[in-house]
Amino acid sequence: MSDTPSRLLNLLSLLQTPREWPGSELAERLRVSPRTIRRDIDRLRELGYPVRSSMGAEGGYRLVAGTAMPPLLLDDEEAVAIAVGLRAAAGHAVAGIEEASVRALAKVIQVLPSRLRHRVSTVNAATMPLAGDGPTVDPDDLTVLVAASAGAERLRFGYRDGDGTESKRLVEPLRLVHAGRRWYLVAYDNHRDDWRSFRVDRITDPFPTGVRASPRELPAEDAAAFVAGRRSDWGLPTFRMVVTLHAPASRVAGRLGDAPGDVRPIDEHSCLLDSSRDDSLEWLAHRMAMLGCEFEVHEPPQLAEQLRALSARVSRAAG
Amino acid sequence: MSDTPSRLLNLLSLLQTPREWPGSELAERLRVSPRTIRRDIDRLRELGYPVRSSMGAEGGYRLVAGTAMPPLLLDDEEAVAIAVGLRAAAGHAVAGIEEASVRALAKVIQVLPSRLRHRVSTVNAATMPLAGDGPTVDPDDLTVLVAASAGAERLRFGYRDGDGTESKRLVEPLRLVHAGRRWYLVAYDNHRDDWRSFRVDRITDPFPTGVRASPRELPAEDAAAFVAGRRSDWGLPTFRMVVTLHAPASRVAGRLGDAPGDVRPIDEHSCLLDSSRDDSLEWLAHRMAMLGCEFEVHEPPQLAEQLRALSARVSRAAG
DNA sequence: GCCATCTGGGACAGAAACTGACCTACATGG
DNA sequence: CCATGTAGGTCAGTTTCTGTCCCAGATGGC
Repeated sequence: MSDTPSRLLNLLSLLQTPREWPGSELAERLRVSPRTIRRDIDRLRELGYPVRSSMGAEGGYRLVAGTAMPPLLLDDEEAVAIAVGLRAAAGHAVAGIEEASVRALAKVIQVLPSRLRHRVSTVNAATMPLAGDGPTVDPDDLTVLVAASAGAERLRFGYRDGDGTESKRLVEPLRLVHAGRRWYLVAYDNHRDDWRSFRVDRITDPFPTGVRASPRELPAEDAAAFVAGRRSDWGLPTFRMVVTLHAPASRVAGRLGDAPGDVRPIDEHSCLLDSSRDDSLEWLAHRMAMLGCEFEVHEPPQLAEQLRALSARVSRAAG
Repeated sequence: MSDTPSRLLNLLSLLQTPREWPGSELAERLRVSPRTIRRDIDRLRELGYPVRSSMGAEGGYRLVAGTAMPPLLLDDEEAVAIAVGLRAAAGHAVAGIEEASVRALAKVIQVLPSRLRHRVSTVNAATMPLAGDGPTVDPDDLTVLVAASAGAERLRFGYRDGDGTESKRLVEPLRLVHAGRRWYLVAYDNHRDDWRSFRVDRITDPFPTGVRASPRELPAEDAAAFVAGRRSDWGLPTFRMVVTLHAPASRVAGRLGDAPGDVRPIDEHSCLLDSSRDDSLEWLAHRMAMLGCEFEVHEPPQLAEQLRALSARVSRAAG
């Protein structure tokens, strides 16, 4: 309850609250003398956690940004919030950090108290899958796969091949790779006696056997290169769009996310949007549809086509 | 570098990796004797972190789910992934855990090394704002507000009133409240000398003054009740939809998220969807539009109208 | 300008802890 | 049956930690 290491953890936890803590209050909370608190603060600083202190009356301690990430001490609700956010990010593949998202999710899920697990899934109800293209990947499956890869544990799963033929697999997983909006598992197939890359969306019911396998050498520079070499289904074509939006630039900026690309005002009531990133047609189309204002497409022509198809489908649905 | 508390933290960090660690390997990594590792494991268990150990050869230690959340030790990329996920969740208001998301985000942002901050915002580029209704709230603003509230720090910001009149405010923030798909800041306005609830989407450039204010008594049961009493703009009306989807139930399930509501197969090629949750028309419309299959709306009639408007807008845009 | 209130840190003595080096018991898989 | 792993007892020496004295310096309010 009150030995030194646990007290340090508690102190870190208190300091992570975004407020100032006078040393006296910390001392009271942790049931030690103020002098000990000062020493503990010193210790934390030596460990690399930057504790800023403001002098004078009204002063106090607080944890600020440093060079390394301190251990995050979360309460129940915060833990659930993080799990939900990561599930969404991993499942919908936020570009650039997919693999880190899944790793972090695996960490959180591994230690998430069971009473909180069901809350994660129920809350997830409110989320909408973003990726418009192709089947979605179950984030829970992803965490199973990443855990098995990290632990080099043998894995069983069902696999539906490109032809649609189903098979049972027993593999030694190496790594999870994200490429071209898809997840791949690079693993050594024990039945086929060779390396394979599996599309995760075609994997069903992955189940870790609990047996550790000794690492093998992959006949490629790394897992990503292996997938790149094997992959037959190169990702969907991507486009960059140019559209005129009939809404003031200021209003648009807030609704396009953080880096909407290049938004140039034309006049008081309209602006020109040049999405600097490349994205799939479906993504671009939905993004525009959700904007809620009138607009005109200049580039690419395929986007106009996509929008016509969308409009027709929606119109048919409305009857 | 190698005193006891820091070693315990390192040990926790190692055990959070989803794999098995034999005691000897841990001893080597932490530069202590295996006996000390066993003692450390004991200590962690006493602190409430459940370390599972498998006996026999091929055995080892690993951290499993317990009753409390252990401190999360993250590497750079994982930290960024969590921040991105939370930003998305907080900004788009995943129902039910909005306030916890913002609290967690404030914690992460507070200690996130500065070199990682810009990565969070650049990665966010790929995200799409979900909430279709009303202006979006900047997650960064939210973290500033929640930090100031927790620390009882005086706050300055610009405010655009319901009439559109701009004003400068100096307030003592009490709490951030989420109600009816909107964020409100409950605070004591130092110029008006009274309690107010501010809509966060109308707040610009919040800036903490660094001055702590002594807490005042709110003339209401709690902040949520205060907002509920003051709020003139009751949230948007919500609806529950019933639609027929012209796609196999199995294919739809994967693309609707985790709790899509009630999906009942009609035949091999179509199914009936009853969204059990209430949502805004805009949300429902976009959700259907993104589904990518043919569908027919049965309930509510307002949704059909919304879809007709959407279709018309998109059709005009496609030219 | 004074005072209250905070951080920062030195010195010291007694108490508490931590560690490594033994040892044995027990579980597991080949 | 053996190798390899966890589990845990004991012991002695050392280290560390704590509380209680101090006093210096910074800051904001009166």
